[in-house]
Amino acid sequence: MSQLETTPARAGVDTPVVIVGPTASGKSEVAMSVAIGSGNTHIVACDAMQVYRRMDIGTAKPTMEERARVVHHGLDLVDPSEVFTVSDYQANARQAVSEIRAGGARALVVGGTGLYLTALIDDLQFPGQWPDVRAELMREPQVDVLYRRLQVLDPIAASKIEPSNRRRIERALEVCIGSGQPFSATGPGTGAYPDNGVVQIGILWDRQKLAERIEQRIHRMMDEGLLAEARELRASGSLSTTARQALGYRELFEHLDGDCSLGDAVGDMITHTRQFAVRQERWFRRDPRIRWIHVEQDPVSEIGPILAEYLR
RNA sequence: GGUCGGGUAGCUCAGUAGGCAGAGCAUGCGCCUGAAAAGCGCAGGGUCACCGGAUCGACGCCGGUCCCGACCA
Repeated sequence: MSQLETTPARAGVDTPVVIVGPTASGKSEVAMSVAIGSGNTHIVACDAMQVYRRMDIGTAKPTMEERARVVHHGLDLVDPSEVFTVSDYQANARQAVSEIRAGGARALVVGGTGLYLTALIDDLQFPGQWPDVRAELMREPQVDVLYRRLQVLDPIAASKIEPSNRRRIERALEVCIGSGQPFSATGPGTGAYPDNGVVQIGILWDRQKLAERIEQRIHRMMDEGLLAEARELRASGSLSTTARQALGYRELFEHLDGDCSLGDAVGDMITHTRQFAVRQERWFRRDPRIRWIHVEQDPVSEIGPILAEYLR
């Protein structure tokens, strides 16, 4: 706790309300029912993959019928071939929230992508991009060379990054070299959890039950035509790095390339999705501001009323 | 029935002139500032099929039993 004055926690009409949870936890379902009940609530999707058009079944995107009943933001923002980053999401989602507010409605954020949510509700500032610098860094074959360089340019950042994590080392170096400022000077990072007045409700399932829901959902997606959707996507041209690695699609691409059987691809989808769900839980459970609700059976009836309270 | 392989971590498999049993995947936990459905780290986990023998000492060598696979009849 800081000794400085802090904004008291409040669920004011001008702040969004957030529902978070792992994939297949029932977030969207709960949000839909609460938004309908409120009559004056827009949904803001916080999902790194639902921003891509034509990736509908595999990202469990709300249907057109649902979108006709409740206004949704954050969906179908770009083509799967386009590069889209956290920073783009931040700008887009903040714009959406302020427009919702200006129109006198409430914003209900459905959060599945932790970093994107942090970018939306906690003033994360992104220092910029230097593609030339990055390209040059990527040419260096040895990670430890890069790491040693970071230790010199920004010892603080280096101390927080594992020497083998090439992705993060490259980005930190890109910023140091490109901006002339240490990367670590950018801000407190993702673990600050300031009191921002945003109400966050988390859906908590028993692991085993969530695993069953994931498996059922994947089979449902396959029944709904995920394979055909993946095939069309694959035929439509090049995909951005992000879109290409979307769960469900990436395993089916492997099968379509002839690298594995359909059964194996579906099995991998289930395992990978389960692992992703656990990673989401691990990200969210660090945030002490989230109020977790343990769900046993039906998320809509078990969490809906609690969430609705905050949107009155 | 016979011959030859094989039985080692939850799974797929390494391994040792006899000297404290390994990897990948899975699982658990942690990290995370412009790819985040990404990326990275740490950890737990074994009657080495079973029974007997020789040996200071056996997962390994010898004898037998049981299972799996291939081939031969």
